[in-house]
Amino acid sequence: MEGFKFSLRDLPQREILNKYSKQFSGLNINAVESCIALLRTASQISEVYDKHFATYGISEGKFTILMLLYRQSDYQLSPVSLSIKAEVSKATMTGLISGLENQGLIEKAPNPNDRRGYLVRLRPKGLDLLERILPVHYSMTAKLMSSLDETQLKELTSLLNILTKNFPITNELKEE
Amino acid sequence: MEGFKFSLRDLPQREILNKYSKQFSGLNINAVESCIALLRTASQISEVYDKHFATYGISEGKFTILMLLYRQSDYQLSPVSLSIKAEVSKATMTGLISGLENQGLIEKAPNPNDRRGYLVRLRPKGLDLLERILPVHYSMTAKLMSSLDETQLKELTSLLNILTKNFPITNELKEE
DNA sequence: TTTATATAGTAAGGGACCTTACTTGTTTTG
DNA sequence: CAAAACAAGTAAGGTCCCTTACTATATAAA
Repeated sequence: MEGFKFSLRDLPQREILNKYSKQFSGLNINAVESCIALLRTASQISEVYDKHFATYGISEGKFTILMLLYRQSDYQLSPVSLSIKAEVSKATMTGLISGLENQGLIEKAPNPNDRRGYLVRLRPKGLDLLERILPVHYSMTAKLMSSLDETQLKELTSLLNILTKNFPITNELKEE
Repeated sequence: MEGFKFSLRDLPQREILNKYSKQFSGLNINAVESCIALLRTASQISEVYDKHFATYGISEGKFTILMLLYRQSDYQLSPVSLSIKAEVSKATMTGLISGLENQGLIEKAPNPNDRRGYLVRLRPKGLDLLERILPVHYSMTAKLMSSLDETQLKELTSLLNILTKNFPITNELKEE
């Protein structure tokens, strides 16, 4: 799931880091500063998004589910596919689906291929909601990133992708 | 649950964005891609950190509190200062302090200047814990960021700081 | 100095996501 | 084709952080 919940904190500044770098031999000041900046920036973006979604009565998690359904040509997916794509547990999906169903945004349809499960289907009300949210969401994103020009945005994306590709956890999972 | 994270990463996000960009006029593809990469990267880092803290029986929030106390020359701060610096609500601080106290990592000392409140003080056990966590924490950070060289790290930090400086909400809050 | 207002901290309850331990079907395999 | 292994979904309970509404103390203003 693109949403996550660390909150913005008063993280150490360069002065303090200099002090600590003498004490902790493994400390790379530039690495720590990048990391702090990354977490802080993401947290701020996430907060802006959350507040926007909240005005429509949904969470970032629910938005993700609606988007995943929206991308399907038939607007439907199984709970387990949703949970994998959204990167939440199956149990969390149960809760999200239940909430979205109560709000009338999705419905459960029988799964013809597997009687254990069902398919989650976007309802017209859900589609409408999404198509009201998206224009604002995208223009908010453009505005949030507007202090970087196109070259800088590409540079940022590239640096982040290099990082992500190298994360240990990610690579462990790939082996499965 | 840590299932396959392929959907967001490996499948042609760009293709979908191209489609949407025709539908939503305010959509800037590079901005959205940067934003997604940012949120995903931060989320992965946060997950690695959380798991490390969990092995010591504390959360990211508790770690932050311990760090804030660690930075004080007398190892103590009031709950309300902590909540401001950690950017959590006062009520959340109550819970964090209560947990840390039960774990014997901090203690409550009377506040000589204000009989409404008290001071939170790092106990030796808390100090020890922190000094066991920090070397690993810093070397983990170095490793997470090791796919970027020093120049790239500085570039990343710089781009992120440009972004943050320009965030609307952040600036509103700063005025308070 | 009394009254109004602001601040420190807590309690209660909520939302989002997690893990563990099921139940119920489906697939594999011996 | 039965038995074992596996997969889909749910329930229960936990964690972390939130908001709202309160108590108690401190400070400013009339």
